[in-house]
Amino acid sequence: MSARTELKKTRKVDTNDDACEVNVVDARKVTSVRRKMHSADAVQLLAETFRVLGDPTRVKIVFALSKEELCVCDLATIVGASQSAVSHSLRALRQMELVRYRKQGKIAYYSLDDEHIGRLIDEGFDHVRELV
Amino acid sequence: MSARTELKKTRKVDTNDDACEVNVVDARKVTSVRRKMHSADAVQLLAETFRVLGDPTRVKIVFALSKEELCVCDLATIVGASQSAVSHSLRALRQMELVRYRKQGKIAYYSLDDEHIGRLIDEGFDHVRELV
DNA sequence: CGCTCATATGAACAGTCGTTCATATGATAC
DNA sequence: GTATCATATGAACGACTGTTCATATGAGCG
Repeated sequence: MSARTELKKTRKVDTNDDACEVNVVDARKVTSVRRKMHSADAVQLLAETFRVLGDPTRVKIVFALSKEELCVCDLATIVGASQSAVSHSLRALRQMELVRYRKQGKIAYYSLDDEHIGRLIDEGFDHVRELV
Repeated sequence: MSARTELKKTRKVDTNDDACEVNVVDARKVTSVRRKMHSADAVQLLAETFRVLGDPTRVKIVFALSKEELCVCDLATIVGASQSAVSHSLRALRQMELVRYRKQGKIAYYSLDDEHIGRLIDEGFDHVRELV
């Protein structure tokens, strides 16, 4: 630990948001990381994106859609959930712009909205593979 | 206690893959996608991983740890949450093996558990950047 | 027209989540 | 020893979530 760090040991950093009563151990790190932090909006959006993906039904839906464009009833069969449950899940995914769909007659064909989503799921399964 | 032994707890499995009364539009697609689907355990684990990341406090924590190894109190300052809230969040992240820590005296230094996590967050922010 | 199919959606319910508060542990300092 | 610091954790509470059920919309068919 540097002398410079040692000197600032018990100083409090301006939290510029709320009264957080925690001491700072390494003010240099705190300032450095804070400068890199994304905007509150981006953080909020990303958290909502992850939250939407944080459900087995929706993980299966997104994975399935990363392989094929699929209609709601086939998705329901594949993921083993009711049509209603899948439709509600698709709405959540749509609202986060994770999936889109095209209507052909009475059938709605869903697919992933962009290539980030497929990579997100793949990266996730890569991480999980080491846990099972 | 290792993070590995903490990983267990609430794992719920849905085994009802039969009560689905939906017609199939394209049986070839259904069979093809089904064959590629990951195991129920992997899907469950990935959903839990995403769910843990689906919270602004924890997104900030993981992002911060992708830049620096940090102790709990500095994390609390950076993300603007109480020490208790951060500690609870870190436990959830630990249980999913997203972060690990080393103890040095009374200070616990946290860091990301592997490089997948940092890429997951980066990929997520890439997706989100197009929404804001 | 009436009927069925594919999908969407609102309400309701049981379960879960994230925070706060109070307190515990264990290390360091005096 | 006592005091303080850094962290962990259980309980509790309000807020939120995912499903089911019932129903609605709207396209295609006869």
